[in-house]
Amino acid sequence: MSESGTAVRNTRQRSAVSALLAEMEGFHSAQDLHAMLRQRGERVGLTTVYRTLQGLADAGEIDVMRPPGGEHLYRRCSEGHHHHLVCRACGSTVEVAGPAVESWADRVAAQHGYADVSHTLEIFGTCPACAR
Amino acid sequence: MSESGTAVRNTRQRSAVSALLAEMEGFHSAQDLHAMLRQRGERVGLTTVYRTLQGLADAGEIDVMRPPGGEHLYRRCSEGHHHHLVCRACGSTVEVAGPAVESWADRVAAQHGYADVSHTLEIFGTCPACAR
DNA sequence: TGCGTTTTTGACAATCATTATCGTTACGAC
DNA sequence: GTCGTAACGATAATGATTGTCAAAAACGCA
Repeated sequence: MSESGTAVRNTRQRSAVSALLAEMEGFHSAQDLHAMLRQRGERVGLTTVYRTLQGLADAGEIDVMRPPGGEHLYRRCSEGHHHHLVCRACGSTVEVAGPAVESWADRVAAQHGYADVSHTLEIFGTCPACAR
Repeated sequence: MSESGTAVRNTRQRSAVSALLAEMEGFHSAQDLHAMLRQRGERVGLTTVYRTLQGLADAGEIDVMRPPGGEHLYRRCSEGHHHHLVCRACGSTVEVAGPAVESWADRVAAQHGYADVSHTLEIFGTCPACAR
């Protein structure tokens, strides 16, 4: 334990996962990403994909969503904190920023004496294309 | 489609689950609830507990939370829409209402043309007792 | 540049909550 | 009381995620 600087090594597999995420647009499950990597000819183990995604998520470089359905979805996100508006039908997502919500959440937590606050927010709906 | 009235039958098991939820305070997993029912001497199958909880959740009578950890937690909630402030350490929860958030979410969704909007919001933090 | 140390990898098995199956049971109406 | 139908429940199946541990690769340093 204790931080000993950057103990992260640069491996081909990690680069492959990062590169793939950099190109993908929407959310994808770990297993999806693994399948895509294999299609590309990149030899990466499923375990490694999970580990890498977790690492990236911990580092804040990607975002994790847990839709009702049980599968974790990962996505490379723009910097900073934001949330997602997700279409129930087609799964397309829109990034939305809500500064007011951020401060509201912090304020509410502080009122109750909670520290080290974070939050998750997802908005679900039917997008215009699917509503027709 | 179309509503065909209440096709729900009144069974002893359903009552047992409802009654248990009415007494419990915090969040509990389906398996927890099942174990408690058995302790009480109520003979209810695990499958039925899951089914009943899903039904209640669909009807909006209870709330479902999906904490990072993979287990669904169910709780009887006050009427209306609200969110939860959850302690990472001890799991204690506080119900919080955020009318501003509700309208913000609806507004954002409407701006993007999304219909039939719902959302989920959880705030995580460390409660005063656990922060020490 | 070569070597040793340490992280990382990856195949496989284990875990575990949830869901499907399907014969049986019991509710509710007549 | 009887019938039709929905609910029940034991068990098996599913499937994503995590643990394990020996082998391979990367990084730092001489």
